[in-house]
Order: sequence, then C-alpha cells, then structure tokens
Amino acid sequence: MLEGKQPDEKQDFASSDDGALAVRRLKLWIRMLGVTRLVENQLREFLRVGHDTTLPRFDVMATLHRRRDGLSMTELSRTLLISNGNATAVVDRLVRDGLVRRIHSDTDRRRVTVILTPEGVTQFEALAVRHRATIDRLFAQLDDEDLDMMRDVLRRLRGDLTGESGG
Amino acid sequence: MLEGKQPDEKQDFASSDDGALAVRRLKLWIRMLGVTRLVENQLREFLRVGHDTTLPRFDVMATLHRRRDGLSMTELSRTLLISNGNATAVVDRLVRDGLVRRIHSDTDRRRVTVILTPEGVTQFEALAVRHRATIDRLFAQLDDEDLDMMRDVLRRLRGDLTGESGG
DNA sequence: CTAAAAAATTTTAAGCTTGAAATAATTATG
DNA sequence: CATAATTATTTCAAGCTTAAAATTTTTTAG
Repeated sequence: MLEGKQPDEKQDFASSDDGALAVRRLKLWIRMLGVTRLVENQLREFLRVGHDTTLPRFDVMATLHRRRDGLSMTELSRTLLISNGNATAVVDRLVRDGLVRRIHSDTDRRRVTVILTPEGVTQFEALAVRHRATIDRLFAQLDDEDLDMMRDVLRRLRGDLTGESGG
Repeated sequence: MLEGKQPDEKQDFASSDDGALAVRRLKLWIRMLGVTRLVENQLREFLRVGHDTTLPRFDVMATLHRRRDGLSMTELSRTLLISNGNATAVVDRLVRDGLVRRIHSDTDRRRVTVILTPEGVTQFEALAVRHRATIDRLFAQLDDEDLDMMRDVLRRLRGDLTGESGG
C-alpha cells in the first residue's frame, strides 16, 4: 500500500511538507553526526597523545577558563549540556589531579563554585593554542562564506532546540 | 611581535590564512558540537520514554537494518566510528535482548556476522518511522536550499577528515 | 610444514554518561 | 516557627566508550 498514493492525501503535518524533505533532513542529520564524530575522534587523539588528557576534561577546563571567576556545578553542567552527575565525576578527577578547585559558598552552603587552579590555567593555555590550530587545520576547507552560512543555519536550529526564546 | 605584520609575510600555511579565520572556525566547531548535542539529547529522550532504548542501540540496529545480510564486528565499528570493544558491548546487550544474532563463519572462524533477528527488524521498523518524524520536526527550519549548502560543506569536511580519497 | 606476521574479535581497566534516588540546605507558606 | 516545596549537589547502578592487551584463527614467508 505504499505505491498508489492519492493526490488528495492532505499534507497537514506542521513541519513536513513532503516525504522527500523529511528524508533529506534525516540524511543531513546522519551526515552531521558523522562529521562531528570524526572531528571528535581527531581531537581525542590529539589530546591523548600530545597532552595525556581527554575531551570531557578539556571541555570542562575550557568552560572554566572562559569564566575565570568560576561556575556552580549546575551552571557547568548546563553549559556543557551534560548531566549533573557527569559533571561531578569529571570535576572529581580534575580536582584529584590538582587542576581544579571546589570553593564552598559561605552564604549558601549547598552551592559550590568550581574554578581552575593556577596549574590548571597554565596547562589549559598551553593546550588551547594547539587545540585551536588543530581545529583550524580540520576546518581549513571552510572560508568566510561557508562559515557565514553554517553559522546562520546552526543558529536557527539551536533556536528551535532550545525553545526559541533564549540560549 | 603580533602587531606590525609586514605585508611581505608570506602566508604559506596550508590551512590558515589569518587568525580571524581560525577563530571563526573554532567558534563554528563549538556551535556545531552544541547543536549536535542538543539533537542527541532530544533523540535520547525520545528513545528512552517512547521506546525504552538508547542511542547506541538505535545506531547499531539502524546499521544492521540497512545491511540486512549482516556485517562483521569490524565493519560495524568502522561504520559507526566507534571502537571495536564498544561494538562488542552494545551487540552483547542486543543479543541478550533477542534483537540481534551472531553468526559464526564456517570458512573463517575468526569472523562473526551480526544480523537483526525478526524481532529486531520488527522493533526497529516501528521505531524508524517515529525517529524520522522526530528528526523532521527538529530540522523543520531547514529547506532544500539550506540542505544543499550544508550537505556540500559537510561533504568537504568529511573528505578532509577521512583522507580525501574515499569514505 | 613451520614460524612469524596479520587479522578479527573479545576482554579488561579506567573513565564517561545518564537518570534516578539520596542528601543537604534554602525559601516559601501557613 | 514549622513544614512543605524548591534548589544544589552527590551518590548509585547501569550502560557507553576507549585504548591496550589477550585470544584465536588465518595468511605469509622461508
């Protein structure tokens, strides 16, 4: 019963105009996921062999470096789009290794502020330069026009995915 | 020595033309990673509440559904860009749940072919329809022009990342 | 034929990740 | 003030993931 579609089949889906578009969107997602994984695998390799660290650790340290006065655990996990328990685990190991420090708030004793140690800052900054160079190499094909276009499309997508208003 | 760039500084980097481009590429990567995670989180939620399964399981089953005569463990892990040990773990659980079967080759006793069971086929096909609809909704903003453009850029990126020749 | 090399898979240890439950502290409500 | 609801974080069990080592089998070279 797949063939013989009647023309009077009303296409009243809110989002999908016809099946062909839906298929193209699915294929795009698969392609996008594949490229993301390839890049992640390259970055993982770079971090492992060159700097004896991992992607999740790098992500946490990058976030803490951008927000030098620290973040709460909740802010950290929301920024990185990971679960709260996951944040705890990664931060635990970074604390163990002396790269990150937990500061317990005096005014609200539930709250913890996570912050890079001086050693963490030093290590991250050394890393960040080479990380950026690695990304630059992997994305070397993309010129300003490509970047404009991708940025616009990804912005629109993120708008939808975060409920349109903020993010 | 960063300022006062002489015009005769030959830009003979293969990939990077100037710092501004490098920064834009880095920002694009961060944006792309964010959108990918948002989509993955939505899909994870959809699979969990609606179908009591997970993203890695879905990925394996989708691959096996596309290649109905089965794949070896090596082919499977390479297709999904995951490690061989990871593939073993996910397949183990799918076998335990009766959705996937391992067939040991007679001619090469190292080789294992992994294939969906009839129950696996049934379950996946029910899932796939709703999965596609979910993607279609999440990517509803993208029209044919967007899809063309994204496909081209992602193709170029993948070319670089897989060594240009094949993939 | 035999030993070495290569190939396919599994096992292992460590770390990553999630969602849910538990803990602890603060704020809101009567 | 008491207690209910909320907020912040950690703990927990299960599953995911990797890289490296181990196992088993096949292929290659002598």
